Amino acid sequence: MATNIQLLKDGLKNEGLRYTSQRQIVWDEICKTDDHRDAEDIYFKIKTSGQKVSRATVYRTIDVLVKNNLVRKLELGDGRNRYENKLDSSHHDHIVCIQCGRIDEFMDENIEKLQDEIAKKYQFKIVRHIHQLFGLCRDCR
Amino acid sequence: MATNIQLLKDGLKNEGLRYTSQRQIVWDEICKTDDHRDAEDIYFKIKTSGQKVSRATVYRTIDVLVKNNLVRKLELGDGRNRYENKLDSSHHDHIVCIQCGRIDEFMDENIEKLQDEIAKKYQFKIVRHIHQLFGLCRDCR
DNA sequence: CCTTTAATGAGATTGAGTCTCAAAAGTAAT
DNA sequence: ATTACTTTTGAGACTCAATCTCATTAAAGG
Ligand SMILES: [Zn+2]
Ligand SMILES: [Zn+2]
Ligand SMILES: [Zn+2]
Ligand SMILES: [Zn+2]
Repeated sequence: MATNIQLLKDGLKNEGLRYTSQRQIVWDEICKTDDHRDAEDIYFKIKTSGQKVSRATVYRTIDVLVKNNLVRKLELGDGRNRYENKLDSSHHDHIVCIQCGRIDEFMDENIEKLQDEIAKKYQFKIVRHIHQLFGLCRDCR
Repeated sequence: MATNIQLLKDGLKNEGLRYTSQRQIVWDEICKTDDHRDAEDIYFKIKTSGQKVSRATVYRTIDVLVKNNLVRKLELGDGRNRYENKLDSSHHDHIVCIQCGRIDEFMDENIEKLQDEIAKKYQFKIVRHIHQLFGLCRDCR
C-alpha cells in the first residue's frame, strides 16, 4: 500500500497536480479490488465507510487517475463507465456475461498485432481500442 | 426504395408489430445514408424535413429496427449510440478518428476467428462483440 | 506564517434515453 | 362501414450518469 501512495504522489507531481487526502481515499478504494466497478459504486463504498469525499471529487479524481495511467476506464456501452486499477495488470480486453455481469479478461497477442495492421492499412495512428465480447458464461448458458 | 418498404413490413410482421407511417419515415431516414448517426441526428433530420414523428417514437422505432436486424447499433462508449442501416453491409467493425469523428469500417476474418477461440477457451457463448480502434486519421495526424 | 493557486463540496444542470397515459390509429370480425 | 379490441403515438415528465458553478477550503512554496 505504501507503494500505492508513492505511485499516486508521483503521478500527481508529473502533472503538476496536488496530493490531497481525497485523492488518496479514492485511489485506495480503487486499489482494494480487481473488480470492474462504476463511479457510483466507488463513491458509495467510500461514503458508507464513513470517509467524506463528494461525488464530484470522486468523478474528478477518477479522471485524474485515468489520465495518469493508474486506472483504466472500461466502456461497456451501457451508459456506465467501469474502472479498474492498473497496479499489476498489463493490457487486456474483456469478455462479459450479459446474464450475470461476470467479467473475465483476455489478451491475445495475435489480435493486437492484427489491429496494428488494420491501423496501417487505414493510415490511422491508434491511441486506444475497445474490444469486448458479450455472451453467456458457462454458469448462465 | 420499394424493397426497403417490404423489408420493413416483413420485419414488423415477423414480430407481430404493426406497419405505421412513422416507422416508415424513421426507416427511410436511416436508409438515406450509410453514416453512423445518433438518434438525435435522425430525429432532427426528420423534424426539419417537415415530417412529424415524436422523439419517443424515433427512439422506439430504432429499437424495433435493431431487434429486427435492419439496423445496427454502434456503441462507441461516449454516451451516444450510433446507428447504421444493414441494407447491404455485412458484418464489420469500426476505426474512429478522435479528432474529426471520421468512421471507417474494417473486417478481419482472422480476428473474428480468434474471438471464437477466446470464447471457447472461456466457455462463453458469444452473442455479439464490440471492437473499435480509436486514433488519428491520415488527415488529422 | 502568508500568499497564491488549485481542489473541494453542495447542489444545480446537462443530455441521452425511458416512461406515462390519454388520444389516435391499425386490425379483425360483424 | 361499424364496432370492438389492441397497438402505437405524442407531449412532457422523469431517470440516471456525469459535469458544471462558485463560494469555501486547503496545498505548496517562499
Ligand atoms: Zn453469467
Ligand atoms: Zn479488466
Ligand atoms: Zn480525422
Ligand atoms: Zn459501420
